[in-house]
Amino acid sequence: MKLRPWEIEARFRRHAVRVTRQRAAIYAALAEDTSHPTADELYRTVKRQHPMMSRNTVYYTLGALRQAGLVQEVNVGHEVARFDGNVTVHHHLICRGCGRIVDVMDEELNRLAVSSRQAGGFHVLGYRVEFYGYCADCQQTRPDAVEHCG
Amino acid sequence: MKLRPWEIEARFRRHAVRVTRQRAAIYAALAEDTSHPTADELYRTVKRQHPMMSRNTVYYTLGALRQAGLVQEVNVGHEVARFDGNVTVHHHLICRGCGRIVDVMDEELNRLAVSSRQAGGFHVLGYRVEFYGYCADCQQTRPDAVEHCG
DNA sequence: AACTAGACAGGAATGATTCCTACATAGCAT
DNA sequence: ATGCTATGTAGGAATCATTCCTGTCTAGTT
Repeated sequence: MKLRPWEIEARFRRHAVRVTRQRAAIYAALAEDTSHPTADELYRTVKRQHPMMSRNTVYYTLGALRQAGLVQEVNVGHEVARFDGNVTVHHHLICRGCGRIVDVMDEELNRLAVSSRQAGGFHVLGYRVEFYGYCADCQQTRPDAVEHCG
Repeated sequence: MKLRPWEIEARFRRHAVRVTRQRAAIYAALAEDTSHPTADELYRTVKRQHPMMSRNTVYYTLGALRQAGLVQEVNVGHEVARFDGNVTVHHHLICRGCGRIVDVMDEELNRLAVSSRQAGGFHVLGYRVEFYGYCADCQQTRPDAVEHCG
């Protein structure tokens, strides 16, 4: 989703995040990109408009935005960290073929709970559900690609 | 769960995994350890009985066992890979304080599905649910530690 | 017992992420 | 508006889990 500069600034101030050109650029890039990009992908995207941008700033900023609750980290396996500008409650479909991550917004999935017997004193704050399988494209190219995954 | 050598061998053969001392030792160590250890933790554990064991062999073996479906990889964030000898369908509670991972066996959680509208052509093979929060111990030491996580 | 594909040890290489340092600037107080 | 100070930024070095490479070894088979 394309955001106006003033909207970005407003969100930053609402979440007590310092407003800088770099942060705005990084957040804007992430908000427009629903593919759950990696830090490095964001770096390369943002660098086109801000050639001085440092990779370090991207990591630092993503950390700050995450702590502020403006950005979410999505992970597939122990692979590279990927980021999501959508911080509403939702889950993900992950393709084992191409690594694609697709958002799943489903009311049913937002009502899960662990039985207190199973929770064993845990104070549960939230949860995430990751569905894995093969996307439409990958079913065609590798219809037999089924590996044990857990 | 402590496993007899012959039981390990039987499982390996059943899954067409070559039986070697190293693999048996690694698998045995993982089967006895429900803390979801990292590859390096397993390496250090196994090295006590097998001083020649190479770290590489641990990674290689865990990869082979995972492909064979005898071992499962559990991940918290993009952190170090952790492994689970429990390959029955189950989910996890993850403590944001100490990183502890606890198994959750709950029939209710084994019946989730994505609506076909949301799945968008995806062929779903399975899913995992990760609950996050603070364990009993960490609630006492850091009762206020609540960070945005998603 | 011999063969061969696959496994092992050890060390080098990779690469995402973090750390370090000097400089710049946002946001607040004057 | 001006200066102050905590925080952000650029750039490069360091870290460290994981993978790659190479030569040797061995499990499972002929």
